[in-house]
Amino acid sequence: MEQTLYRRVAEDIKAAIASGTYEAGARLPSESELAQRYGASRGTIRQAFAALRADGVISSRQGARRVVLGGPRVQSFAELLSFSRWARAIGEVPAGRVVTMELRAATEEERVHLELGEGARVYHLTRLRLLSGRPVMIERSAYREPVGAMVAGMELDTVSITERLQALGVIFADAEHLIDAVAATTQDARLLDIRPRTPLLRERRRTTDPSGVALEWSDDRYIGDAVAFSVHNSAQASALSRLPSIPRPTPAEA
Amino acid sequence: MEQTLYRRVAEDIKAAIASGTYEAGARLPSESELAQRYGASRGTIRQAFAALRADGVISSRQGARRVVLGGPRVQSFAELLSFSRWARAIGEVPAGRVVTMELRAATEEERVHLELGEGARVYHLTRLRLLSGRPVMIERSAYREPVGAMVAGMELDTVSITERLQALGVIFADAEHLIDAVAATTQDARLLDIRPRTPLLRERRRTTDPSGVALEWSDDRYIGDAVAFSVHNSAQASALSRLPSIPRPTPAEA
DNA sequence: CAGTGGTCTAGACCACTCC
DNA sequence: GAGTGGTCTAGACCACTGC
Repeated sequence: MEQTLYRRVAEDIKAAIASGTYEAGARLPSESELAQRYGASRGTIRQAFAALRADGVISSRQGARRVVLGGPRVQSFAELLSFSRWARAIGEVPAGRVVTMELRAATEEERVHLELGEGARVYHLTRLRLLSGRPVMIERSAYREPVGAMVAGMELDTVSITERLQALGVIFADAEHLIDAVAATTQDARLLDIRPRTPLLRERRRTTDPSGVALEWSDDRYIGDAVAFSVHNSAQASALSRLPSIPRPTPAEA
Repeated sequence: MEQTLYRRVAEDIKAAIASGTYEAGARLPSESELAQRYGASRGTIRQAFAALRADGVISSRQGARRVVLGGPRVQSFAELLSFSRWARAIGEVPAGRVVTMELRAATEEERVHLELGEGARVYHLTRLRLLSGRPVMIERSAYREPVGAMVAGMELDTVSITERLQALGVIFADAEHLIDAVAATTQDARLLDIRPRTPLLRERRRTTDPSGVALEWSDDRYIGDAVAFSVHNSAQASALSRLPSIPRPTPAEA
């Protein structure tokens, strides 16, 4: 067994959906049938289905067979965090051009989101990201010191930071994304080669390690008509919220 | 037992987090301790934790106690779908002003997302939504015929459609959200009382019933600096994707 | 090394769907 | 009414964390 049984079952079902064996709307095999087929208990099969449910691939209701949902193919967590990995996955060539890289005092905003004390320092990187030569995004990332030091040593024009960090043993476990729309500033416009005040899709992201420590706080701005985000949710799993901007501080940030 | 045991456990933990008993970063009780406290088996407690994990409230790793994550308070699925419910939850007064309501042939886009055949008709509603008197969003929703007929009979200026539909027995089970940034059209600008080309946060949403049938396809545009979306994801549950716009059709839509 | 979560089993009863 | 998923139990072994 290369990994766990329930993961293998989940992968098999995902693959069968991807290959067209089960189309959107199709009914999947029952728990008992799969349990028999894999020589597994019902609980293990249920665990596989739960994983697919959490990723928004299938729906589930008492008494009826599970059903394949429509919607975009799922993206792995790793693929979502790494611009480079994502670009390659959609058949484009990723690139990065460093604008600034510095070790400096954290701003108020950075201290809040990275949970740092007064006077803490962060590594801050501004990078222009390109898809097959076309500028599509500006990335402004602040890294907590130990991680930032690793980043500072990399060849940032060619390298995927996330992939390199993972190779160095840094584990990204959870991410919180704040998505809104802003007008391009003059710097944004100059770097992206667009007119000022053009709509940008902004994704601010806090990435944490397995113990909940924030490692990275990033402000990524995409050209509005280049990229969209897709989110799936349901009554069972709804990790999506709508917030008033200039929000009242949340308990966690207060 | 008002509902299920694992839900009660999950609610208790959520409440304890909300009340400040456990702050962000705090370690939660072990499975065995909770199992004893509730007179439940370990499996039931694990189910409760799994629900919190799916909502992005806690993190989990082998060998260590579960940890409370930071980030915005979770929003229930119902609260997320209903503008009115959401507005009341953040202490504002929701309102709606109908711009148009018609039964007409579905557009190409609507046929694709509602999975309708050639020549199908939809109920289409355009509504301006206000938060305590301030216009913040334009909603353009298409409903599949049986549901649309119910909507057509409502007093749309005062009523929350989602709440009324749920009272009538319509069940929204899953939703797929496509989020991007667009410039305000002249109609957008006129209705929202802003300048044309102002950045808007656009949420296109397909909502399905428990069997996977699409009931509603909506294009909601928020004033950029009024609203943001928050999404949590992780290696375990990642129902979030980044898509190139003008996307290649997905298998489900092809 | 003790504690803890991750995986898995084998069975039970119930609520619901579908024909 | 047969089939199916939802809930729950009791126990087992293992991998990992943290002291």
